[in-house]
Amino acid sequence: MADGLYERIFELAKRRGFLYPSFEPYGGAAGFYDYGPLGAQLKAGIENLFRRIFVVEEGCAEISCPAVTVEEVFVASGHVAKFDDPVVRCQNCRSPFRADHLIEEAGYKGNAALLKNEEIDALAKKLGVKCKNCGGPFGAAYRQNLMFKTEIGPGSGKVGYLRPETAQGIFVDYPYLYRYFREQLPFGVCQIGRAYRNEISPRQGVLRLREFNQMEVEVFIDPQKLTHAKFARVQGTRLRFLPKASKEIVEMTIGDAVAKGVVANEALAYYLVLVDRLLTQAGIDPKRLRFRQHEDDEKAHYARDTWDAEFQSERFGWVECVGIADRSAYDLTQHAKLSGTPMRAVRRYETPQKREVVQVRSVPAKLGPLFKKEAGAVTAALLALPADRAEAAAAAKEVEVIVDGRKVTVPRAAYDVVRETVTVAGDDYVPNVIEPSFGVDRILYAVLEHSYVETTKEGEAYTVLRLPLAMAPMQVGVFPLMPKDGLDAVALDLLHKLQAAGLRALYDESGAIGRRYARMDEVGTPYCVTVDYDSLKDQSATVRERDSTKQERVRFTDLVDHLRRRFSPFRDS
RNA sequence: GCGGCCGUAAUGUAGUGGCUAGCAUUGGAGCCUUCCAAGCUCCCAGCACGGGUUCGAAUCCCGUCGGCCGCACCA
Repeated sequence: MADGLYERIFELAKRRGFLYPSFEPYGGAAGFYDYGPLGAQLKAGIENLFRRIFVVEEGCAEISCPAVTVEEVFVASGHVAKFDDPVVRCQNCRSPFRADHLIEEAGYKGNAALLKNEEIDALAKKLGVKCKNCGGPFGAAYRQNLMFKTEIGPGSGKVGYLRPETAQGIFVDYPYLYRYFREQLPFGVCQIGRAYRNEISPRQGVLRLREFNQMEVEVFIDPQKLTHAKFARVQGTRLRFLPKASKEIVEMTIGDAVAKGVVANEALAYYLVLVDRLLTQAGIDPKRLRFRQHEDDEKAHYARDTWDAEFQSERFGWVECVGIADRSAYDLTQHAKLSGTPMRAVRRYETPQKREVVQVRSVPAKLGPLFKKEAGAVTAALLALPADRAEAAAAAKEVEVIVDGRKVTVPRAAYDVVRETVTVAGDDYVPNVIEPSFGVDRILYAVLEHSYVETTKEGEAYTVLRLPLAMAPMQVGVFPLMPKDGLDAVALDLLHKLQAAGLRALYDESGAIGRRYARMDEVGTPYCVTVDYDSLKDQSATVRERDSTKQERVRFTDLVDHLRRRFSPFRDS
């Protein structure tokens, strides 16, 4: 048997069909794993739990966007710049270094990552940067791209990237979603899907993958109303916090955490509670779960505040599996700016307000012949003039506007100054975003590790996967005590009834009965039904429970209901 | 990406240049067996990949891929 707990869990996962290294016959590739028959079901269980909480209970809208994404999206999001780290290598010992870090350490003020390669080379020379290992000279800087790049369309098609997070698809669809929710904030939109990062060095099994699974929620909210309608219901929930700059985990209610300023606001706090609920219902041990706040220098540039949900792993220590970020208005602002599509919401007044507006309007009959093709742009520039300049223009002989960076003089005859009273319903604003972002693969590993229990039975090592009912890949094992005397036929009939009732059930008649229980325990199957000789007389069977190994006699006619109501009603919804 | 260690069946392993690569568990077929990995018989299944050295390579050398650890990087 393998030495470490991690090795034993992984061995089980591989042997029993949870996880396989991808492409094994061809030698494999780091950072890719297949989900086997049981792993795929476990993953589905986690995803269904997410849907139950966020889509059903919270009313979030689930959407699904392409993984292949046009370049512009990630230019706007900052990923093209962010995932392109400049690297230099020592020409002597080949050690690679982050060039921007070297230059900033050597005294450069500013964000060196934004510099061009040539500028980095020049600065490295000027600042006398040498290899930290051996003191050797560096070669030319190059970019280490962490996004998978591809081409859209044949030949010299459009540049595309495989998305490094599913979030951007939601942001880009914001205008549609705003209308879908009938222009009422707050609303949440979520997406379950694959994301891709060409990691330099994937390690730690399924914890750091090049292709991985995310479940992300983007909650769009008015930054002036960072409260939550249902916060009162959850304020007594106790969570374990590790606030920034502190060394110790403190446990307190989420209500106290907000009152004491540990968590910035109710809205963010509410989602910490939902994350906690999902993780613990999935089977992560609450005692090995904490919420850690990012240090100020650790936060992404768009984030105002970030909390990570971390589980404790025997092998890897505290591992992040969910990030709950306050992304502020960053993403929508960027997409509005780069795409030209407004990404706004309206904060309505209680009663619409009347406002006096002064506008400069073109007189098309005069302005058209004067400016010809530019007339449209000039008209827009006139309209955009602020109130004071519009007032001044009324009495002047002409007015100057900037069109395409040039000054243009418009004679008085070509415009009118119009004063009118308009009714305004509210102010435009860019919504803020609170983002709980779940790493499915990491959660799945955490669930495996925290469910994995080793005991002894009759002096022999014995393994049980104590998965929550809602997570169990296989729900019921059905066995004849002996595969003969008609017991097998009865058991098969029960199997088919359970399957028809929507339960994932497995028939097994091989080996001794204890061996079959052991097989089911090892993959976390909560119940086993055994048909024995009495069954033929009394039309009932034994239902054996995984964790207690207790047995109960249940009549055939009650069996389906007996088992079905034990499984969470939402398991396959 | 760098350095160290490593790669034999689904899993855990034995095998230091020479027979059909051994063992255990698992899995399969069967016998037996009236509720927690019993026993017996038989069977399936392996030297990561590619080169090289050699009469001969699982074994030695090189490369690739993969794993673990450290460094670096990083949600």
